[in-house]
Amino acid sequence: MAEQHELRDKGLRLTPQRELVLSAVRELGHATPEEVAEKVRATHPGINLSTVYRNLETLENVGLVQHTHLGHGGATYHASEVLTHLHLVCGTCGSVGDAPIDVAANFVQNLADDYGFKTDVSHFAIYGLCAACVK
Amino acid sequence: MAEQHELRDKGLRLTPQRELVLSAVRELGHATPEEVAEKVRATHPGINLSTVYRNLETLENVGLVQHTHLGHGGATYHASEVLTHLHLVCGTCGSVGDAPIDVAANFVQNLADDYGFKTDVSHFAIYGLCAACVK
DNA sequence: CGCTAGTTGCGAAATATTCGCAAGTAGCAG
DNA sequence: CTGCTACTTGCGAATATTTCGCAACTAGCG
Repeated sequence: MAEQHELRDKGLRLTPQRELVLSAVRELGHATPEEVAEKVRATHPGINLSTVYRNLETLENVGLVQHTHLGHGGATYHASEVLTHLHLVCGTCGSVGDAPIDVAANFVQNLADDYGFKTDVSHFAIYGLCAACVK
Repeated sequence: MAEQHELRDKGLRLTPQRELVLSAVRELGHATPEEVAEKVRATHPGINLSTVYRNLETLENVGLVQHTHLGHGGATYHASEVLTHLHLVCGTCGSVGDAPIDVAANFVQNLADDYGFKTDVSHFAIYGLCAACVK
């Protein structure tokens, strides 16, 4: 079966908590540690916040999830697979929009050409005013 | 003299603490609230951290300073005048480089054209790997 | 079946930031 | 120059967020 555990592959132990954290991140698309914990608790009530934090960190180390900074303070986690878009955060209404990563291709290229800087565009959100608030 | 207090102009009271916070931000270029407090304390020891936070917030409201997200959690404040560059944060070595804002002009334009999103490029740092770490 | 090391739970500790409240003072009017 | 009022400050406590220590637990392996 192709179902060789990806967690095992990464050299991690396959614990129910760990799987739950990973699938919670995947289902939520993007979520704060607290939201992940909440989601996980829906099916496995006894889980501890510390465990969520530790697993998020662990999963990040092996590259299965990544975090982005959307707003003030709170980091937001994504499954790596879905990291194909930018986050457009509106400073006025607080909404978070998406944009395909290629609108930034040009920008990333500039940075690479002129500064040798290899940009990870999606790590930080793009801040500004959404179309609705511009009006 | 042209020295009409800019703080007064904005409808704020001119308190020594407030002036100190503002000039600390200007001198430091970019700094966390804690660094600002430290700087301010050099000349005015009795100042309170809460006061720094409150003044930073107040100054931001009237547009004299702005904050940017450079790393995990801590906001970093700038005087508005110097906000003419992007921050290139290296995820590996932690260095913060600058780039003129126009390397992003194209990108900003794309976002405006396609999404009506008015981007404030400098609010969030650009994350990636600096030239040195790419190697 | 039994071992060993990686994990979990839990509460405490470390940080970062915000708030309430009483005392202090800048700016304005008289 | 004097007094008044509202905006500010200091300070400590309250929150929020994330990290740690430690003992108990268990996944994976022989």
